[in-house]
Amino acid sequence: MGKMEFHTDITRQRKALDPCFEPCPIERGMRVIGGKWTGSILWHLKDHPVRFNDLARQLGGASKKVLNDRLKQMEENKLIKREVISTKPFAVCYEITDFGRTALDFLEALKDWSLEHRI
Amino acid sequence: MGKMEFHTDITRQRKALDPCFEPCPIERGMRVIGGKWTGSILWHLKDHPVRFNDLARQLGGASKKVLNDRLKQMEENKLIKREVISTKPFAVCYEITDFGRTALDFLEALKDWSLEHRI
DNA sequence: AAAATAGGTTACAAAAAAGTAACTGGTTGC
DNA sequence: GCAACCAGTTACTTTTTTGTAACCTATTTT
Repeated sequence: MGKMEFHTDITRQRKALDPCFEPCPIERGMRVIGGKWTGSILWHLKDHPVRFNDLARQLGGASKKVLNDRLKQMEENKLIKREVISTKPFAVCYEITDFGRTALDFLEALKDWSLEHRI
Repeated sequence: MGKMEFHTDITRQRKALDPCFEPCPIERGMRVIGGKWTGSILWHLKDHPVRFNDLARQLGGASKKVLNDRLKQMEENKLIKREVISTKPFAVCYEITDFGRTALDFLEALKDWSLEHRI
């Protein structure tokens, strides 16, 4: 009935062989690249920069807010770069960075894996 | 700045070139492999099956509930297999499936990417 | 002048994920 | 016979993520 508080008897406690208290590299990588839409956005930018509303249309399903949140996060993580072009009606372009490009192989592998296993 | 290719330019094209209404393979793959702890769990199982509480200790940080939820989901997705060994004090082992194994290359690539870029 | 476009922002609601603590029911070792 | 182990389950609560809709400033087309 009573709660089992942690007694001083450590002798019988089993220890983990290799506990990972910190998120491991896999977890950390997933946080950067695994967010919803992140992969898709990067994929859409791989050939050329894309403008905000075009991206919104291409990713039919992501709202402007979500898209905007994600773009900001991706910019912070240096996966993409936001560029304002001061033409008469100003335009904004999002383009993939060199760093962002380093994730493409990996995303392609994921894409192939998904298709291969009909996920 | 170089080339500035707008694929939908200042021409009034209000249609997306290739809208993806369905989640694309990258998104779908992420849903299977990208959940919190999923990658780590698979990684811990790659060499040999591991028992529930050992896994819990190794992944110091995941509660039993979360671990259990994740294991069930991973079993549903056929990434792992739950096996009950009916010894006197019964034991439960989680082991990676052949399918789960197909994701390891990809996870290793992610791990290397994270380490390489100090993520 | 009205409507539509660009590139967002804001306030709020809903849903999903994650975490906490207690509890179960059986077993083993002391 | 009590504590600790195994492998969870249950009942919540908290946090995070995601989505909806309206709004904004400025320009441009009809």
